[in-house]
Amino acid sequence: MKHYYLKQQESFTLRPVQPFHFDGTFCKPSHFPSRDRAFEKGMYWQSLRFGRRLLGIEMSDVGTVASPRIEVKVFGASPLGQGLNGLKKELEKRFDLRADISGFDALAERDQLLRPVQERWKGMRVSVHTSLYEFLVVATVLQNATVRRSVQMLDNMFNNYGSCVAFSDKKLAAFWLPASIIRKGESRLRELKVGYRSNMLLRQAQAFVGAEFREDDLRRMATRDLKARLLQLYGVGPASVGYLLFEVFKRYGVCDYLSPWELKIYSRLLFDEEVVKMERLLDEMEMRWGRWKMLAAHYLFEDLFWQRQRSKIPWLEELIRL
DNA sequence: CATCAGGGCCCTG
DNA sequence: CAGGGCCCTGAT
Repeated sequence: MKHYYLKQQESFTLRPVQPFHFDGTFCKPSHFPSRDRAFEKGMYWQSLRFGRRLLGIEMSDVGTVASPRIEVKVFGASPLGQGLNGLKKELEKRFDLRADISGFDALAERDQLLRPVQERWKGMRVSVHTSLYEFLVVATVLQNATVRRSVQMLDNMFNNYGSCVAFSDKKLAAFWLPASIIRKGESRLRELKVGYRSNMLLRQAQAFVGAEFREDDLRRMATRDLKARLLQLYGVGPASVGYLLFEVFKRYGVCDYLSPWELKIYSRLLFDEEVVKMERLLDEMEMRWGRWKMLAAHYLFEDLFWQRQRSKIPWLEELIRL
């Protein structure tokens, strides 16, 4: 694995739409842990592929919920110059900083379940720190595996295709470009113990080296079309497409499928039952929250996982297979 | 030692 | 539309 020491080159300020919750946006305790980012209260770091460039990003919370400001430091081999504005826009998209979710805020005030959660997390955004391609890799290693094994697979991939960047006292793994996967071939993937996913990972890399899947174009598509397009990716089925639409593309109202462990979690939260029929749950979400339903579910979900960090929740521990 | 399911998806019948 | 097979691991 190649190591790079990145020097600070530039800095700028981001001004999210208020209200904005820094910690709730940059730390998602329910998310899969990966070595390419780090978080402390009010501080956040990650490695980032920007075109062919490898960057280190440091963000600090220098505002308030009502008057949010984020100080961003950019580390790299050389200054971005003109490219800086593009980076700024990319960060705004990944962390949904320009989103107006006042409609959701109003809804949450009126909802029994959401109101207490909203008091803790008002201004939290949907966030994914990776590109679409990178997220797809994560979604693929998550399939049909326990969390421990998924971590193992991604680590193997970081070690073989990725790099390591050091900046601002942090040492983080960094993603690769899809071309590296193709260059080293499927046999290498097999060696990395990703199992039957090797073919998927290869074909996904192929889809992203060309102009076949351009994230910026996809972002503008209507949700229906976007969903159909994403399902064309080899290895993307009902579970992954749901994650992609909501997390990467911020489609707050999409939820047509829940994996068994998520269904159980939402069954507890909404009905205080161990598990209900999926259709019943989806209908309830639609009725209560309509076009904000997945965002609402996300608030409940993250709040639960934050609670879990403070004190273990027995029924939840059983559902999270490590 | 064997068997099995795990934060799915593809492909076949 | 249901169900077997797929890679590999750790749990039993």
